[in-house]
Amino acid sequence: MKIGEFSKKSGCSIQTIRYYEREGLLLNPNRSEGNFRLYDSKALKQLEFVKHCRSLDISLNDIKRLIELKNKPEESCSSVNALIDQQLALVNKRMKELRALKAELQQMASACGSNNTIEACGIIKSLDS
Amino acid sequence: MKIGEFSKKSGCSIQTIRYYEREGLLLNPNRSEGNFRLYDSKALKQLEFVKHCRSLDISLNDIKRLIELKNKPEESCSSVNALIDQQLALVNKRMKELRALKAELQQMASACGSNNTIEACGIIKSLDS
DNA sequence: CTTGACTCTATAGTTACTATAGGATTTATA
DNA sequence: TATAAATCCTATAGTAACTATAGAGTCAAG
Repeated sequence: MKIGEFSKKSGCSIQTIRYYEREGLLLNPNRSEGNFRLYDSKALKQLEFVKHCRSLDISLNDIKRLIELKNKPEESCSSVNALIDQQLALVNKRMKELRALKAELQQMASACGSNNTIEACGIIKSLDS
Repeated sequence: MKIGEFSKKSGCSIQTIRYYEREGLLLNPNRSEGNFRLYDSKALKQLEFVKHCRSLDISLNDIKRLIELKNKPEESCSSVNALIDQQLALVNKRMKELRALKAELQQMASACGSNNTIEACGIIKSLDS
């Protein structure tokens, strides 16, 4: 299939597919006579792997490492494990930050008093302190 | 004070300060004879306002809007309110995403089985599906 | 044989910074 | 006073993970 169909089947935009290829996340596909990219179901699986990783917020660089690891099936999976743990730590850190952030935003929202002038608005006051 | 001291007092890097100036988040400071930027305590307050907003993950564009609103003290603060609500919605959305993400990562981590080969690793398997 | 849909590469834009190069200026030391 | 070190200046490029555009080539249908 050509890139248009590949894009629809995978749910990735054409530009993103070409971008992933440039970044080495997808193998260079065969080309037609007219230099069009040609994909098969194996390529689709590759891309779906990448998409799944991205949906977990794993960076392109780490996905590249995972792909390399996948190609060494007999090695120990400890680095895979470490990568996931690290990703989990990142998520936990971000969640903690967001909780604090949410609390402050909520407090600000309630401090507004509503229907104030900007001068009297509790939000602006709290941002100014 | 010159930009070096201003940077230390505010906790913003020199480059970031110049960047904020270019983006219109800080007023253009007076200059010395030798063209060095000169700041006063008012400028410091401005920068602290920006920093506070940034710590709440408010975008530079929205901060610009807030600054404009601050300069119209007699207007209604409803847009300020809306902006904060919107920010809160963003945070909530992201938290929800992260919760789902965390759950999947945790499941993956436990699926590894540890000390496996990559071939047998539950993580890679789950990423492949 | 031409129109329209699709594809190609290369390049620039996005956000919020950070880092660098190559100068100019000021301050401290010899 | 000369010079070295510290600080400052502008302009430009790099970061992550895409998205968007320009300008050209390819292909199937009418």
